[in-house]
Amino acid sequence: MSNIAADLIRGHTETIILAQLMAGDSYGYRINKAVKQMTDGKYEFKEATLYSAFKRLEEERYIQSYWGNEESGARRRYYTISDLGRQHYRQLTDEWGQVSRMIEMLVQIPQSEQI
Amino acid sequence: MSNIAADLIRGHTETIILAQLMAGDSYGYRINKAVKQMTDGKYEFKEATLYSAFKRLEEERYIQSYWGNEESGARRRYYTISDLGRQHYRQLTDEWGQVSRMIEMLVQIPQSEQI
DNA sequence: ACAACATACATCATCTGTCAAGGTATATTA
DNA sequence: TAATATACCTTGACAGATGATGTATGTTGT
Repeated sequence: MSNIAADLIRGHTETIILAQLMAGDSYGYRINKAVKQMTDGKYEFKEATLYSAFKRLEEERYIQSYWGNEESGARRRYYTISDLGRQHYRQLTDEWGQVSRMIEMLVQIPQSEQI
Repeated sequence: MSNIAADLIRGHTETIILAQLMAGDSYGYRINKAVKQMTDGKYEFKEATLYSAFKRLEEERYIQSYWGNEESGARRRYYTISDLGRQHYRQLTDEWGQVSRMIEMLVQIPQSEQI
């Protein structure tokens, strides 16, 4: 993965993160491991991608963050999805439903009608 | 379309163009009208996107271009897909098959396993 | 004891594809 | 003769992805 198909996932980053948060609060490292596990190791976010997505999502009020109170180990920044975020997530998935059908058509070879 | 779902199509531009050329030589304006027609008017490329994609594809030897010999009307630059281009098209669609299944999983809300 | 690795976060500079805005030119229709 | 359709092209700006780099703690293997 990584290099060649990377562009295909572009545009889904925020949806994937929001989907994870729809199931409950989580934090960066954990979300990324979940993604990796769900794809049988085939995909995970680059760290810079992940953290800059968090920043955008928080700026747009789709998520809020807070520090966890771990007694041991590295500190964790947890994220919660907001109502606006849930709304946004539904809009994104709806839209993806429509667009994916469109793409499915367009990437097929059309009926040849020579010039 | 245009603004909000535009990011989702990013990464498919070249595949869509190659798909059109798999059916026979064509030119920019015609390809774009075909895309518009296939999507019931919901989508078409911005011109700058289209022509910069042609440029990239030609630089990478996936397509070749030649001027048509129209006796009337505006001139047309036709494109032919190369063997390398056909190969590339198949790779892109294969990859898309895999990645789309992956995305389908990832954008769903996972089994909640609270922390 | 010490290295390697896993956990966990963050920022900056750069790259790439998209797109708004501008341009050129011909032909047809109102 | 103005508007619209056909047809192509370039430039600059922008946004998301990413390589590189940095910080800090905890665990495991030798």
